[in-house]
Amino acid sequence: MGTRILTVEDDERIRTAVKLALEDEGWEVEEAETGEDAIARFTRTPSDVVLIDIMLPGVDGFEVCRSIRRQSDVPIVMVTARADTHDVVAGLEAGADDYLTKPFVPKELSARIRALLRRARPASPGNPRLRFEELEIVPQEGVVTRGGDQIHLTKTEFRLLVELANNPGKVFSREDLLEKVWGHGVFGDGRLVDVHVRRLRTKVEADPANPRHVVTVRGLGYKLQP
Amino acid sequence: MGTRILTVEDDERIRTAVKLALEDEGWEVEEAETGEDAIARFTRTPSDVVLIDIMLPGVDGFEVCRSIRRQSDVPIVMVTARADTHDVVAGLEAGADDYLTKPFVPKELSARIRALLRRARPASPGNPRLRFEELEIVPQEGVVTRGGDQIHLTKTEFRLLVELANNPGKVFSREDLLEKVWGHGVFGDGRLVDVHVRRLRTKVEADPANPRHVVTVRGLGYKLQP
DNA sequence: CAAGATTTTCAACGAATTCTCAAGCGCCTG
DNA sequence: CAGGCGCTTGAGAATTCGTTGAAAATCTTG
Repeated sequence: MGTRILTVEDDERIRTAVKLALEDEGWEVEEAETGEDAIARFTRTPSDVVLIDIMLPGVDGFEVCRSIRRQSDVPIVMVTARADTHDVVAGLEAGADDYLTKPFVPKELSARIRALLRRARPASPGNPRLRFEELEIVPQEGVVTRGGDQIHLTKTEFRLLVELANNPGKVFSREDLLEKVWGHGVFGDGRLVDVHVRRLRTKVEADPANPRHVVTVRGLGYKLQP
Repeated sequence: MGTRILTVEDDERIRTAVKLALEDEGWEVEEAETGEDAIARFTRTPSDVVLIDIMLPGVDGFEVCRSIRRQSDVPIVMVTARADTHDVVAGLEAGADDYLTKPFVPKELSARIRALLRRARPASPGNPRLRFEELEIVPQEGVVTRGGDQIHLTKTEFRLLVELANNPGKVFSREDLLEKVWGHGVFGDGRLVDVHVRRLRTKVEADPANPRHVVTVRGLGYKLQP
């Protein structure tokens, strides 16, 4: 359910610094080193915000921006060392929503991203309803229904389900889930995830002993059957 | 009908320079010299974009921003001579969408405004009359009726209800509500929202202990049942 | 300025939820 | 086919979360 941010930056030091700052805000960060990589990643699984450095090897930031803008309304922030006004204008004309010049303070980056999210969220086209046969999930409303009847999930159960549902079929290890659902900084107690998966099943599955949606992949983790 | 921009700036030279630059883009410009003036003008006839200088005599730019944001979703750009990151963050937290530091090039200002307009939410058409069973809300008139009888809500209670009613079914976290209803700059955040939700319930619900409209989603926040 | 209305803070209670622990069960492997 | 490893299950303890009443602080109004 978290906010996902894609950062495109070839300088590794800056990349990790930015990543840490953004994760501090509770956002998930995905990294790309080249323009091609960024476009590919975004096409595969769109993020909620994109952060683009202009100077990249190969396809440059402007092109990445245009390419992503062509397929989505996602908020885009451009970053560069060049403080040239011409660049700023070019970036915004390419479809970016904001433009930052290095060096910048992480706090400001976070604040600007938050401002963009505040505006983008409600405008987000159609709430992505997730359906799996008789199961329906409406993340925005915190609602899950089975065969039309609403079922009550606790916060953790809900987050767990949404996380799995965001990538149907993908197997999540316990570590993955701990990280995504509980956030970083949880020392892994072995059976924590298991217990919650179980409680999720008793609510979501018709026959919890023979789950049809939340299935376990022995030795690897859990996944949601598409 | 063109795009109208309200600029708030006490330095006359800058004001006219900005005005010329914006009119060059084909936008209509309305000027205000003080914060009070700006708020009054905006309240009378809302513009499509607001440009606010932070350092103003009397009510400062942050306050103007919060005040306008409280009554509208209009795109807001803050401008200042101070390049202090702290200010930028404060501005964005106050509800601004972008932040420029002087000196800036008119071209950049125009480009940023254009970017904001591109994303601006289409104004809600006409009267979105809000009805929820026996509850009726008329935002423009500040009136709420239950079963035909008008009920009295305080300002805060009313804003809270309208905010929830604008997205029926959507869950609002306490942070969401604090931001939207109170505007930023709220420090002590204890159970503030809870208390107001409670008072709202005692007035709006037949049985406040078993609310049918303003329901709480444990662990997530509150929502208005559609 | 004072009374009244409204907003905000505070603390305590009860209930819902999360987490831990330990035993049980079944599948895979040797 | 026996043992181990990994997953499931149940129940109890600890924690978090929301509700509530009342009082303090602030704002409005006459």
